[in-house]
Amino acid sequence: MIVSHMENYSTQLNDIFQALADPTRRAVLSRLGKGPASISDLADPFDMALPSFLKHIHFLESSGLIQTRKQGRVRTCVIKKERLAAVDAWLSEQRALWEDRTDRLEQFVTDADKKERQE
Amino acid sequence: MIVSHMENYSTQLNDIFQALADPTRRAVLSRLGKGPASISDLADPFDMALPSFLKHIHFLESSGLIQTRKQGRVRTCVIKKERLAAVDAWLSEQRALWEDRTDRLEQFVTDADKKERQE
DNA sequence: CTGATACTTAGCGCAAGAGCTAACTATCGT
DNA sequence: ACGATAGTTAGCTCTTGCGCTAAGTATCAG
Repeated sequence: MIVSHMENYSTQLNDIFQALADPTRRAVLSRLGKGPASISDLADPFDMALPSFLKHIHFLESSGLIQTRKQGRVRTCVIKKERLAAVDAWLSEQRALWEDRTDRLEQFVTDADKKERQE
Repeated sequence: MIVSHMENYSTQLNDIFQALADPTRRAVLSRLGKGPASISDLADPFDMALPSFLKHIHFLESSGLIQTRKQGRVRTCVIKKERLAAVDAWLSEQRALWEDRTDRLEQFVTDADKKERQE
């Protein structure tokens, strides 16, 4: 086990999904997908004060999606690809539940289309 | 285009990831993966007041992850599998960026291990 | 040693998320 | 018609998220 805080699976998913729910953070991940970058380099495209941006970095790091390291006065960030495997795992898990259920769900939807919908 | 509100991709992802960031909501999706269910059936396993639970249902519905329909006094919920495809799409997109970058990232991590880490 | 650079910390403000109770509406069963 | 059942709405609380400014620390360049 490489997980340091020894959180449970569910809590990890909370943090990861929460991290991914913000467009700035997703953009940072995309950027880091192309290779490591410093805080200021990452912050540059965003019209946002540095301290605000830093919070996103902290969020990403505490959710384990990125890793950072400071050398001199510059902190470099790298993406941690393995962590997104948790998302994959969850998706697969869900799909496993749906397997062979397609018929039943489609039946419901088909029935629904025949009737009025009341809000 | 089947998207009704015509939101952009990013906004949709915000909502979807946000929806998935809560364990109650993920549990509801899992449950719905096995087939449609009423609000009370869904709420039953949770130690939570109905109105609180209802908010999760609304959240799931407004993010498009589920669909509901009321007949008589019971509202039935169904999962909308297609919507999770957006998550898949995003993941694939990201992975596409990382392709052939493994070497560079691994180099960074290897370098990092040789040095002190300062918080 | 001094100024510029690259974060960092502290603290504030507003909006949203997630839970609750109380009270209301709309069926359904008898 | 009545009570029970299934949601729904309103409104309050507390916490968290996300942005800001102001001020501080730690290199690095000269």
